[in-house]
Amino acid sequence: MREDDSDWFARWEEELPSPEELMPISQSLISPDLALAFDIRTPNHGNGNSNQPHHHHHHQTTPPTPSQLQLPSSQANSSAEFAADSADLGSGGAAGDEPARTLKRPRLVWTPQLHKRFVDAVAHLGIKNAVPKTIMQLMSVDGLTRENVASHLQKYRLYLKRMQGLSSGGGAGSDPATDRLFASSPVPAHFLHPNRVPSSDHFMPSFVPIATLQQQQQMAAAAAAAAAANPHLQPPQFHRQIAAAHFGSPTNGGFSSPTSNGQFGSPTSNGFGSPTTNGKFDPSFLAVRQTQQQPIQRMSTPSLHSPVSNYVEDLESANANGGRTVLTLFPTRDD
DNA sequence: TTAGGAATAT
DNA sequence: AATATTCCTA
Repeated sequence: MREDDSDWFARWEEELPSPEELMPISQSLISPDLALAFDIRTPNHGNGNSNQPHHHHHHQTTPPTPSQLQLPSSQANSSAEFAADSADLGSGGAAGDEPARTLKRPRLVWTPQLHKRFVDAVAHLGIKNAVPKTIMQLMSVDGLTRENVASHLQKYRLYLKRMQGLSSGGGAGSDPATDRLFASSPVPAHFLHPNRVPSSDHFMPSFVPIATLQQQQQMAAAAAAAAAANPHLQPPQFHRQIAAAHFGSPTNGGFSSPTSNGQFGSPTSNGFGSPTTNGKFDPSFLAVRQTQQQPIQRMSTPSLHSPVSNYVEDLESANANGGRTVLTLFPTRDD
């Protein structure tokens, strides 16, 4: 019953998106905006990458999606819109070359998987330390911002509150589709009891004494704690795109790649929410990599090099022992 | 100055 | 409804 802790990691891994789920959007990785921004030919370039393996769901309504996937209105025309903007903003020179600044990232969609990670993070951090930043760090999802988490956290708290109220009253709790997401992940018992510390935390003392430590170190600590907890719980088998990653990567290899991550997206409904409806984005395949470094400024000026080369860089298998498995995906752009 | 959190806005 | 953004506070 309480094995949820020991199994945590294992389960977590299980939850990780399968390669198939990650592949489908290879080209879409480059948002129109980015494409434009970097002056690279639109991804829809003859690449018949119809990599939508298992969709086995009655949702074949999906239109032929001619070239690129349908982006949210805001994004869809963003190309054009953006062009206009760029021209406006100025730079007076190369038309459509400096738009990076007006780029907005797509709305994050909290898929059950993502939410799971969120809950896990919160659960293992403890209510006290479960603040947006730390949660975000623990989740280590590439592209996830503190704001994303903060927003979600706010809502989650509301949900918890409501749960508590209902728990004693009785009732019905299933009407609102609202709760569907939250319901997808079991709410750790102690979430409802803001008083006592989860007994399951026995092995995690002051888990992540987060302070002035670097994020990486925090995570390392977290990982260490987890590892210490179940030393034997080594990654079973990587039947997924899971790679043992270096957690204690000292100085980050230093990735100069811009944190451009407008690559959410893909009308693939994970059997969840209204997918293609709004053309939202589905980060179910968010790249999970080491915590992004802060120092990395938003790309102010695309250094035009390998703008959007590939984000797949993390498949570094470190030792299978002290390392934590971090997955990463993002198909390499088969250019 | 950075964050967290509630209040708003989209 | 679900996220994002703003605003205020610590």
